[in-house]
Amino acid sequence: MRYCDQRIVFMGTPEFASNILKGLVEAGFNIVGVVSQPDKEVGRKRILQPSSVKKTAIELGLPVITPIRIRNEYEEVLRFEPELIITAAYGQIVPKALLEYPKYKCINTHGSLLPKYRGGAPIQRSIINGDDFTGMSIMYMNEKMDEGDILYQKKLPIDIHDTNSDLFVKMSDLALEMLLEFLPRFFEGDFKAIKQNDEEATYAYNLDKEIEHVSFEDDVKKVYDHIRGLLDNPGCYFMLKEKKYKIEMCFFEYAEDVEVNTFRGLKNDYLRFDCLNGFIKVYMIKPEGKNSMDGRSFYNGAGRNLVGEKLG
RNA sequence: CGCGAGGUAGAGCAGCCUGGUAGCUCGUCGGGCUCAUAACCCGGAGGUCGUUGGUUCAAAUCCUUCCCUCGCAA
Repeated sequence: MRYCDQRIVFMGTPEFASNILKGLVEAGFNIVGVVSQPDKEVGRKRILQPSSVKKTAIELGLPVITPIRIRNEYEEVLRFEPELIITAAYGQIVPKALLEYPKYKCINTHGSLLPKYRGGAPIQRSIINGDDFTGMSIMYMNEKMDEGDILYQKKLPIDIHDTNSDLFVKMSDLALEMLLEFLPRFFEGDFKAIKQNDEEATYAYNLDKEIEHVSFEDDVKKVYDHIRGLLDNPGCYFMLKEKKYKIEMCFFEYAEDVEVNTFRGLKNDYLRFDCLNGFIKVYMIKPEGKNSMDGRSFYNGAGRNLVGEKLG
């Protein structure tokens, strides 16, 4: 049975958001329209590709619009006559006119325990910083970045094996679960909006290109957190003899007899890269211009001539 | 026509510049050693060197056509 008739417009872009959209529809919420980012040219051949949310919306038979600049084209959204707008990683600043139009306003799902990690990359940053837990927040949106009042929060432990993409999946599922729990109460008015304490705020800025270049000179746990915080998207790489190598699967181990910043060869089924206080165990690697391969394959070919080389 | 790398046994690579019918590490199969082994030793199978055409007495190797993969950039 449909327990909520309120007209909802969903705004989002990546898979993180399409998972939520799908869940809301399956749960019987009345999604009357979807807003996503315009199709993007992807890959070497520059093929125009719709966003994950757009694809999902089409599959579900929902009307989708993809304004280039929502700031100027928000009237299209108003035509859906939303009573509530839900956003999840949409990717554009939502203009005030939209925030204020719906009866129930505009709520957002954010991948951190606000006011910590305001900004565009909270999930990656929490792993990179080595946090043991993070969480999900549902909040009112205002004109400032992630500063609206908090409506609902839940904690989520970060497993030592979690990569960026693992955590994205967990967070997306959590966000959906929380929305399903929260929305019925929300429509009944059974909730409290709590102001964020600005003094405790921290920021998770978007990732730049430079962060994808991993250095093995730091403490092994920090290096590991850095790597898994970027796996598998956007991914990370290191340089060895002028060539670029993408790390695709790895773990770490503490050790004392290390030669920092050096490739030590194949041990069992992993490639050993020494850092401070230990080494990174790389199980899958992708050399520039090649397909990805396991550590043993790499070692059988080009790798064995590189043992003892310094990393760049 | 955005820039660049590459397509050689099941896997990963060398050989190509300085043409002369193919090699390494691993896997696989058989045998041996061993209490035993992912270790070691011996032996075998497995490749029309991505595709088309050309140069040459001779091409994986030089030139050319097309296909495919990957990195960067967007």
